[in-house]
Amino acid sequence: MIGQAHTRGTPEADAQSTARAIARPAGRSIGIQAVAERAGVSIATVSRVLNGIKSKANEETEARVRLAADELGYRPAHAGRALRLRQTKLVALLIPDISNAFYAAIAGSIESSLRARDHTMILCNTNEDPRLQDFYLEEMQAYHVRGIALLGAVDSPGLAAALADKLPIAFVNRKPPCGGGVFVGIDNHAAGRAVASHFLSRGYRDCAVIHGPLHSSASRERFEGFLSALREAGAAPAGPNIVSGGLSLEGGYAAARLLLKAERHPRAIFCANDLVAYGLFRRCRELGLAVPRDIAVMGFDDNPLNDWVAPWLSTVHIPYDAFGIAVTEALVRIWDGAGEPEAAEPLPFSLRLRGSAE
Amino acid sequence: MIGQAHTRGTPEADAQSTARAIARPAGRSIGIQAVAERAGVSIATVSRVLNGIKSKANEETEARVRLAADELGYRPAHAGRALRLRQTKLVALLIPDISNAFYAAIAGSIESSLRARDHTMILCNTNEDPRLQDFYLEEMQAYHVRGIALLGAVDSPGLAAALADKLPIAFVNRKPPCGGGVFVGIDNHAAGRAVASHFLSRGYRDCAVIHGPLHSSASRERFEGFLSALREAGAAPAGPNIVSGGLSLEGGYAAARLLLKAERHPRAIFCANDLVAYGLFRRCRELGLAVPRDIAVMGFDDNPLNDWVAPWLSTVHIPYDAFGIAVTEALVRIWDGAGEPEAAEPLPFSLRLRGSAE
DNA sequence: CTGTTAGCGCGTTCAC
DNA sequence: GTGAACGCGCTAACAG
Repeated sequence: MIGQAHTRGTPEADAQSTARAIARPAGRSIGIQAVAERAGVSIATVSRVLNGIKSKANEETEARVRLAADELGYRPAHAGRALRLRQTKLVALLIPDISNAFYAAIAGSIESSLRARDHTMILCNTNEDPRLQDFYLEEMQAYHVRGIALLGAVDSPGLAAALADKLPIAFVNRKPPCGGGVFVGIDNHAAGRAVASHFLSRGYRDCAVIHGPLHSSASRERFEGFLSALREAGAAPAGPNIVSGGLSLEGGYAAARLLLKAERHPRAIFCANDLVAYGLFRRCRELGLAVPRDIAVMGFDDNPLNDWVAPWLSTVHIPYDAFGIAVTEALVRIWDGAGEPEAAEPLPFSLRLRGSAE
Repeated sequence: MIGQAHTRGTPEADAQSTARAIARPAGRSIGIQAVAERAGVSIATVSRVLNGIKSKANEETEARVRLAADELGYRPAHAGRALRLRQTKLVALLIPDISNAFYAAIAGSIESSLRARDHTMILCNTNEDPRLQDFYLEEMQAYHVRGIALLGAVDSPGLAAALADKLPIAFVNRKPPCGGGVFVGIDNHAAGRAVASHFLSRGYRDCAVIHGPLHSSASRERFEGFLSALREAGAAPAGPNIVSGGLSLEGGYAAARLLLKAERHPRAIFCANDLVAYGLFRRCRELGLAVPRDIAVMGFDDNPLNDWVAPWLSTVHIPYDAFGIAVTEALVRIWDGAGEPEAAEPLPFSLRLRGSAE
């Protein structure tokens, strides 16, 4: 039989598919062999046809193969191909926190655009932890993933190593702390400047900012852009009007406690993201400050729920759908491309002004 | 965790191996062979040790193997094992829409609890599309995933087939439309009843409901539970007070347009989920109705943002973290277990009452 | 243009 | 207790 045997395999004999030795977890799946038999060709031909190797395959043969594969509902076992090619159609998305609507929206966008190109996404929550990020970076290699989308990268030894190994990595929203790599995202510096311009155009010269973690290029650049534009207009915020609030609801709330005093408060506040703005808003409610009447607030990311639950929040709108496409294209460029892929155009952003409520 | 070793080139006679034929995509990875050589044993021994096959392996040998693997930063190529075992450590999560905070939170929970058990999650957006669901069901088999968590299952031919094939599937939040299977979620019927009881206890007898799609067991059961409790109290809603609103913001808004008329409106409304409640709320704002003063609103799911942006919304709180653990345990039970795993305890829910604002 | 063949890296019977 | 050899399903050389 087949299971163990030094029996010089006579191909014809086992062609009849004697019982397989290994117990199958669930229902026998049809392999390339079955298709070959049904089409009356060799497995090599099946492989070629199905992989679109155009050696001017006989049309009639090709049709027979496709038909057989179709009738059998054949699906190549990825494990075989992965072993042979050291490559899968898997793309890993490393993400800080899937519960964050901003990240979730990007994840969804990436997933669907990957799917359109016949790839499958593995989702890994890094929690912004360098050790976890490194773990996944290695683990994903062990899975022979074809590429990695790194959302919210943090600095880590493994990241530097991966970069040096020239792994196909697309850095999403946040540039690699150690430099290099392919970046997909908006021009955060310009976005920061745009917010400043908007505030100034409204006549708000007493501005404040609750910035995110400055090790994040996204947070840092929008912060710097905002400050530089304000400075150029001679409206640089006073020291106490610059506070750090992380990227969380709680951080925004805590920052607001520092920023908003009973007697005096800034006229306009730029928040690191929408969550921070929500936190700030809660404090405003507690103090009886109306937004945007008493205080103008600008968030970042434009949470899809804003129109419904935060009609008071102006924010920087991010083209979520564009992220997926851009990430996929960046990876494709790395796969196809020679050596160093040139940086792609940054994604567009826009200011979404709201103020209908309160 | 295994220490990283960027140690390239172990000088040991690599010359033994004739030049490899296939070009490696990126940096040669150390295989089981390398570990075996370094430990001075055969690959079989390495495999046994690392897989914990207790054939009373010589402790000293075992230690040598572990050390070698560690020093080399060895990571088994999953492809090899997948091919041999027809099994990976991948678990697929099929999810209707990752952008939905409710689903996203559950996804995060599942990912981390899977990770704790050394498994990796593949995320697939089904978009509630039966065809897409079937596609993924098959595709995931082609990847030899070890299990599938099916969130928001819809009826489809492939699902029935998968169930018949006894694939390891855990149905999350929504029971399989065709029956059978292992379910992880709360007791939606009881939750619906609890909402009704709450309304009644507040003295609201003029109630309405905006229910979700009734083909979903979750939506249907909470709807039925709500109605039955109301009926028993002799407070069954009038026909016009029962409307369908899907599970979306827009659906909630549209339903609210039907439900809320200038002259007259119900005193309390039970919404299919929080999104629907947000949609309803927008309409309330437009009509100048205060929540909960003029109208009591009960959502479902308890979106994590509620405390911050919807302090007016009472809702049914779901134990997100518990989902991941329960799903993982359900799968483990299927993997380990014999035949039919008995149904697990439903997850707990609770009413979260809010009404601080407006 | 198609068939034959040799592994990809691993887990696993069999001899020893 | 350990090693040698086979094959999982597939792709890519190489014959024919």
